Parts: sequence; C-alpha cells; structure tokens
Amino acid sequence: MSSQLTIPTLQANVSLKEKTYDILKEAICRMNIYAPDAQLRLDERQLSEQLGISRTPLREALVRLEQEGLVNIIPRRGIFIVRKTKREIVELIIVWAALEGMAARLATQNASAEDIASLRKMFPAFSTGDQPANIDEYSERNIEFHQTILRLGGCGLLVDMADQLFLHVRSIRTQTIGEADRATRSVKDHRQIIEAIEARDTDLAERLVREHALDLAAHIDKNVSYLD
Amino acid sequence: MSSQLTIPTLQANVSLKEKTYDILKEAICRMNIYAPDAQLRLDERQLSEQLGISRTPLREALVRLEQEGLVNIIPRRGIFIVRKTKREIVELIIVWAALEGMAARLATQNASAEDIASLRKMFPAFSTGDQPANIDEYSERNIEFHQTILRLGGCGLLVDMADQLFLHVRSIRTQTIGEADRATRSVKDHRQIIEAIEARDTDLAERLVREHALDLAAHIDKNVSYLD
DNA sequence: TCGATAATTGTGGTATACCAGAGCCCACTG
DNA sequence: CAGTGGGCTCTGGTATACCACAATTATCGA
Repeated sequence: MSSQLTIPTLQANVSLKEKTYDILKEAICRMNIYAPDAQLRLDERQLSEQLGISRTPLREALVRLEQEGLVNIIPRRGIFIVRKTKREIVELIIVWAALEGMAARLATQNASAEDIASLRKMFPAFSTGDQPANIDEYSERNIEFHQTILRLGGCGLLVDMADQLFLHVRSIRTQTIGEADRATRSVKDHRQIIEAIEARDTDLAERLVREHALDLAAHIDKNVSYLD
Repeated sequence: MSSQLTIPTLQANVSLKEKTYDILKEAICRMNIYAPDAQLRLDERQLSEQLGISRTPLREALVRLEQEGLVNIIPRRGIFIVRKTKREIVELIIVWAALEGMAARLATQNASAEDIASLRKMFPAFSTGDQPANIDEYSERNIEFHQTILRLGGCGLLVDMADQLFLHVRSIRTQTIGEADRATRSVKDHRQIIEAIEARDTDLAERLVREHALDLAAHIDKNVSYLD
C-alpha cells in the first residue's frame, strides 16, 4: 500500500466541443462513406438533439472537422461529409510518401539501435517471408509498421501530419489491402525497408519507403473504380 | 513590425466567421510575436466589440485558428497567440523540406518545359550570381521561388500543406534571411536547383531542395537565440 | 395546362443571456 | 504581521432565440 494519497486526476476538463469533435470524427471515420446508400448529410439540430447538447459546441466541433477536410459546410445548404475523389486520395498518399520518406531518412540517422530492433520484432512471422494468417491482423500490423517508422524519425510534427492524412485513407486502405498479391509484395517491401534502416542506409531507406507508398498510389489510381 | 494586433472594424454581410478568420490570421501573421512586449493574449469580448460582431462567429474563427496551431485556447484562462519554440520551428522546416523535395521530384517528371522555364525567368539577375539589390525584394522572390517549385509538382495538396506550414515560419524567415552570407549562398543553391530541374534530374533536384531547406533548419537551430 | 411568381419552410448564421471555473483581492484570524 | 478563507470578478463555455437566405411548393394568371 502506498504511503501517498493517489488521486486519479478527476480532470473532467474536457469541454463539450472537444468531446463532440472526438465523437463525430470517430463516427465519420468508422462509416463507409463510399457506400452508395451512405448518408452524407448532417443535420445540426438533429445531431445536437441526439448528443443532448446545444448547437453552439456542436458547431465549433463541426468547424474543426471542416478545417480538417472531413466535412464541408455550405451556408444555408447543409453540412456534408466529404467524399474524397480518387485524385485527392492519390495526392494524400503522395504527401504521405514524402513525410514517411523523410521520417525513414531521419530514422537511419538518429534512431537508437534498440528502437530500430523493435521494428523487426513487430513482425516475427513476416520477417521470414510468410504470408500473414488473416487480412485484418495484417492490416493492423501494417498500419502499426508505418506509424512506427514515422515515430523513429523523431520529428513529432511528421507523425502528427501523417496521422491526420491517414484519417482520410483509412477506409480506402482496408479495402485495397485485401488483394492477396499486394499483401505478399508488401511483406517483402517491409523486410527490405527494415534492412535498409538497420544498415543505416539513409538514401535507400528513404527510396524504399517512398516507392512503397507511391506504388499504392499508382495501384489505386489504376484499379480503384468506385471513386468518382 | 508592430507587436500589437491591429484590427480593422468590419461590417460585412457575408460569412462573418470567414472574414473574421481571415482578418485575425492576417493580423497575427503580420505582428512580430517574438517581440518582448508582444501582446499575446486575446480577449473575446474586446475583439468582438472591435470587429463589431458578436462572440459566436468570432469563436468559430478562433477555433479554426486554434486547430491550425496559431492560437491556444485555454478554458477559463484565456486565448493566447502561440509562440513556436525553436524545436517546433525546426520540425516545421523538416516537414517543409520533405514536401518541397517531393514537389521537386514530381516537377522533374511532370512539369512542362515552359513551366520550368518560368522558374528561371523569375530570377533574371540572380541567375548570373549577382547579389540582390535589397533584402526585402529578395525575400519576396525567395518565397515566390519556393512556392513555384511546389506548384510545379502538380500536387495541390502539397502546395496547400506547405502554405500552411509557411505561415508559422514567415516571421522567422524574414529575420533570418537578412544575413548577407546566407543570401549569396541561397542564390547559388537556387541556381543549382533550377539546373537540376531543367535537366530532369529527379534525385538531384530532390536532394538539393531538401538540403537547402534543412540547411536553414540547422542554421536556425544553431544561431537563433531569441526563441525559447 | 404551363409558367412565373409569391409564400412557406428549413438550413446555417448571428446575437445575446446566462453558467461555471479560475484568479485575485481583501478582510479576518491566529 | 503572516497565512488563510471567502467572495468578487473576469474568462471562456453553453444554451437559446432570432435572422437571412435558399430551396421548395403552392397559387394565380395567361
């Protein structure tokens, strides 16, 4: 038993606009906005009623979402969840490629050996070239892998900006990753990336990460048809 | 550069929150937030009075500014213009380097010959290695140069994100660029960058652009003392 | 019947009043 | 005189009522 009185920080400091923002963001990201029957329109008054709050904090949350590009507020028309066009998705991934490439570069220069080692430990099975058991698990690992590279770069802003971009791609990614051929190829790419970072080969690591991402962009550009 | 916020009164009829946002953003960017006597605190009620509007649209504008990182809203404490730390400035430039590097890469692959030629025409004097007449003009040209590279990449998101980052660095940049030695070096860098893009040398163009930016980051990290 | 126009309705935009927490100040007490 | 406690004030947070414009529908005239 501790001799100190430990207080579980009652910090209910979060304002309604914050909570509302989180809830809406989560809800929007979870839904499949590309389904043909997707309800893209939001009604302020109805939402405020559902959330049990007034329109004011709700609107402030919506303003934030609008600025992030998740939502489009058209004066006197309505509030609409934004459907990204294929072109926008591709641009998103291009920027992602730039960010993760820079992170990989920094990682080879600054990351500790232990941190880099953690990268390989994340893929006990994959590193031998095996195909992952199930797609869902792989998808999660995949996300985790890329986020780890971002973190190894040691540049917080790089991580934050990539996270924000990632929001928009999430619903696409899970659908695209499902193709078997791409999964095996992806595993191979990852192994090479890890090796390059371990070898502290800055240029190679950057190039592999960038090409891996741009390859996804090209794939989407060519094969995804349900956009636009 | 004034350390005080100067707010013109508006009485517009369209989208007060938009106009307010623009005015505040402009005002914050114009002031020297690193002056010792800078007034960093904003008062909602006082501002709304000066602008001739109510607090509601003003708050929505402030929420946007907060999300962009220009302002920090602390519940029941106040609203404060954010002073970036040196570390944050450096990270900003690192991300900038990644974005512009990618743009340069894309420019060598996709930009038309005419567009690339426009890059060189922007610097009739500089391309011969001469030092610019005055610092202010050079600073403007410098900004224009980098924004043009971003644009040549043909990726709109790259341009938008870089612009947003640029907001935060503007007040720093004008002060840093003033050092004579750096200006001459900068001109030389620019010439090399143009040549690389003209030669469609993707890797070289990317490297030069990246190193040019990271060089600024390193310079700020070592020599700027009025941050933190 | 068709078209133009006017009334209605529904949406986001704005103004305002009130709420609650954080700091500050001052009186009170030891 | 110093420390403490309470209340006053100032701040952002929230609720609500009203406004202006756009889309729609109803109505009237040709």
